[in-house]
Amino acid sequence: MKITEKNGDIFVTPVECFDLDLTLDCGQAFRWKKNEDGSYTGVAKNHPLTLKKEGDTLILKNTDKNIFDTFWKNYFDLDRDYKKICNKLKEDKLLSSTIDEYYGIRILNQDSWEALCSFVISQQNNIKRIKLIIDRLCNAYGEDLGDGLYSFPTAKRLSELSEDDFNALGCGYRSKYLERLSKEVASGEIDLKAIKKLPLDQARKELKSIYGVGEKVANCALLFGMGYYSAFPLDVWMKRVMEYYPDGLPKCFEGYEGIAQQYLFHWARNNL
DNA sequence: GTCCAGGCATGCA
DNA sequence: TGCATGCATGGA
Repeated sequence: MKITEKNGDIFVTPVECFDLDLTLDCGQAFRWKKNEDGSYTGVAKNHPLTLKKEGDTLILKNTDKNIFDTFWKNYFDLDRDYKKICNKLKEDKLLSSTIDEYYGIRILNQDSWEALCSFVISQQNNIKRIKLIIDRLCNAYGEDLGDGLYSFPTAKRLSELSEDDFNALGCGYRSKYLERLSKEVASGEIDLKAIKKLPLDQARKELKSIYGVGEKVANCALLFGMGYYSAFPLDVWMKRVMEYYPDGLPKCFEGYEGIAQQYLFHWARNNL
């Protein structure tokens, strides 16, 4: 993987198995917006970015080499060999055809607080409306990064809100969950960094003890915000997919159940 | 108007 | 342990 800088843009090549549409708009992250030229603009942590792909070259605009090295490279999981993982997953028949059709889904290493908070909002909600609510939340309480971009608000900032404030954003019955979650993370009562160091089962147990966090939301936070690639979130779509696996998950998913899940989730939404 | 969405807490058996 | 029910709201 070669990294060069030209006119302030970062060029990374070759980048295999990375389809921007499939990865940035597949329901794991809610803050990437597609531009007219096919590029995407979004924010993670306090870093704005516009991202484009030409062939197997990834082009990052509005950032710098240092932020790429210390942040985006990990965020996009660029050091992981997805090609190899996909080849393994393709030992499963359904995934074989699915990966052929939708090749290029990666797991983004999102911030644990943002992921947990986002997936509390996601429950019993559709992706379009999840994006709408998170957009309002960031615009109202995030840090202004210029160009109409805002960071995801910190737990500390959201801990100042009341249930009514969350209601005003359209969070509905999840408002009470968000109020408590924000206050408990801000106070340190919930320590996401500590949870992230635990083995999967223990980390999941800790997350499920949080008010408003059940099995599904916990698994999403683990997979998308804490680097647990074996977490396997079961939402309404995935429960339909599970009819194809009456004997449980195949052996070839082992270690990367979460990546398999993302392909199956995408397949389900397009085919079931 | 009805139905549904990346579910959860609660009460009850 | 498992199952039924209520829950907010915008889009189809």
